[in-house]
Amino acid sequence: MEPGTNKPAVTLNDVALAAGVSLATASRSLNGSARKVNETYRLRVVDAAQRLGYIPNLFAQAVAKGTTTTVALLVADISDPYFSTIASGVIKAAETAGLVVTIAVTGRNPERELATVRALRGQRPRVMILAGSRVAGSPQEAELRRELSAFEENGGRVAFISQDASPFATVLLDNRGGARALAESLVGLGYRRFAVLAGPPDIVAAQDRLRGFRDALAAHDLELADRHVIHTDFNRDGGYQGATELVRNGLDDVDLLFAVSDVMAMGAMSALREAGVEPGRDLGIAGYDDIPTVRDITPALTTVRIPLEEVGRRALELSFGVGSVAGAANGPVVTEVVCRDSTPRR
Amino acid sequence: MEPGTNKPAVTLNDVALAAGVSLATASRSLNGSARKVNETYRLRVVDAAQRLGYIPNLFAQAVAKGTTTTVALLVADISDPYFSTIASGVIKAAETAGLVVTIAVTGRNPERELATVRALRGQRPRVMILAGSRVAGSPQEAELRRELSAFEENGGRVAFISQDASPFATVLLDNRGGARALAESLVGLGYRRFAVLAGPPDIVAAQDRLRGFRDALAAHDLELADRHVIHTDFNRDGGYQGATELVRNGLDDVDLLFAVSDVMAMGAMSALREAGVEPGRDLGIAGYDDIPTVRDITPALTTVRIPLEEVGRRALELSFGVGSVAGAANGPVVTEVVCRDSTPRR
DNA sequence: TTGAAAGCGCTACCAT
DNA sequence: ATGGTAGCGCTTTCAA
Repeated sequence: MEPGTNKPAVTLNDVALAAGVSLATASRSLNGSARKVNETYRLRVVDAAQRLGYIPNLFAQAVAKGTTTTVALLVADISDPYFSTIASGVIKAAETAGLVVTIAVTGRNPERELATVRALRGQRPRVMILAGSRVAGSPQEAELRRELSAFEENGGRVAFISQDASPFATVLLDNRGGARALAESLVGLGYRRFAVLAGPPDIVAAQDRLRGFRDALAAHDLELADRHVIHTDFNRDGGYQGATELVRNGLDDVDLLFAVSDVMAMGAMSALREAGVEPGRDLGIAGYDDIPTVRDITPALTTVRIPLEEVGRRALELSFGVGSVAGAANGPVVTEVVCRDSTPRR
Repeated sequence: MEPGTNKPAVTLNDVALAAGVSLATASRSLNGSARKVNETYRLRVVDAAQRLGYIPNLFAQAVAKGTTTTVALLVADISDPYFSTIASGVIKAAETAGLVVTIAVTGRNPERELATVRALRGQRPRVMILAGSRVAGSPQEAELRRELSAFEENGGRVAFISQDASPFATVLLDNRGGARALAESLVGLGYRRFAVLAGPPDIVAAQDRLRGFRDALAAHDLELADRHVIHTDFNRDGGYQGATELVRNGLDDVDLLFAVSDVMAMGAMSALREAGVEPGRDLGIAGYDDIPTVRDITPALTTVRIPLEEVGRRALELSFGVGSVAGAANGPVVTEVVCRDSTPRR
């Protein structure tokens, strides 16, 4: 394309002119909902639009109508399978509803998240879906809630994918319960001595998974020594580093390693192998999320299944429904423990 | 939020009123580029905006300016690591440039792709980046090009991530060369009898990878029997099915399996294991793309590395630069063979 | 039913 | 430098 060649885009006006009708009639025949247009005219308009290659300007429509067809999705990291799978669910659901999805990444940084929400508000999306993990006690949290409330007061809708975000609609993920169930299963399989790659201390999802796990162990009079709880980043490299540290501290009194996310577990498995510890044989290992790849790794990973695509879809549906919590509106998100080869019976 | 409570959003007008200045001055102090506003006024405006919680309406700005800050990204499947990693690169680059990214999925369906491009044009994005694989000889291809050309004539920019898309700016992926190099390496490692999970027959990227692979083998007087070339879907399940079929046909005269994408390779590895064939030991296996997970699987996968995030970033940069091909504008995308444990020397 | 015209929120031009 | 004001492309009253 040579700069300067720019033909201005065809406008509705052009179409109206070509069809020999008024702007209003053209608008009604093309995009109007209440169809009260003479079929002859309508055909002429549609035909003209077709010929000229008219494409309605969504922004202009948005300005005129005061409403958009945009859904904004905030994720911590789109290249993380957890989020990309959720995103896939959101996008599919949005497309069937004729909505356009905008994705922004926050990198688990509350400051950045706040800034992003502000920027996104400029788009006047119909819905904002926040899928990133909450950071406990972040100073921006109050401000974020204020921003989101203001957004809702202006007619927007907010949906969280999270363990709780009281004032807002939420697709509830019972991280604590899931981790508890996982621990139960593992104890049932004969494991007794645990270590946890717990992720960052301030990420709520990670906290909850650790807590649930610990709760269930306590119920069996099993304890989790502090030196067996390692805090690292909530990603693959965090898992790798955590496992490395664990190995360095000595793994003799551990028979199962729980990583609070599958991607961490995958990093951990690599670290273990490099240290000569064979996952599944020398040490049981479990993750959380059930991202698509973990059934294909070796040994296949025991984990807690979250129906991620469904969660994405639900978040969108929820935001268009009543403002209640998912558990009430359309049944809880079912998480289930999936035992695979990484945790053979002992 | 109770419906009906909707306070209309704060507009620039409100801000101007509150600050006691004109609309024009308010606009200039908040968003104007050429700063020629009395500091006193400017401060008053900024302060008022702050107090009222004013957030500029991007759509209105877009309509008024006739230009947007949107980048549209089309991918076949956002939950595929290949695409989500590229998307990550695009988004990061876009955010530093103050652009908003919209993602649409095409599912490798040319019809859907065309419809999506049309719909996206309504957003008047500055740029459209097409990352989905081209489908050879699809009847919609001509129409798609026409649509994209029209888009460019109206001032938009198009960027492909592909092996060639002549009239449009392209981040060139040398699939054929990469596959050739891979085959060379494998021959160098001692492999002689090959099978290929070739993906769908009509996907250009898959075709090129097969062709390059075959070319290099031919140069060594090694042949690839038709019964050793299996066509299945370009995803994990395709790999699984293809490998299953291969096993059923008998694997005795094969010492290396090349899957034209990493996700296919991962599915294939699972299928092989279930059939009692241990990848890396009983059979070498190689993939293509170097998605993040393949270094963590066992055996770690030999593959052809594409710097996916960089590719995404480049696509965006390219679309803002001259309309040439990546190879010319900013150096070729460097792909390299990465040999790992899945292909031990024989 | 149709068309004229008044916005939607914002920018940019034009005088002042 | 500042403030009117005419658009941007579209929707939606309001008369006719």
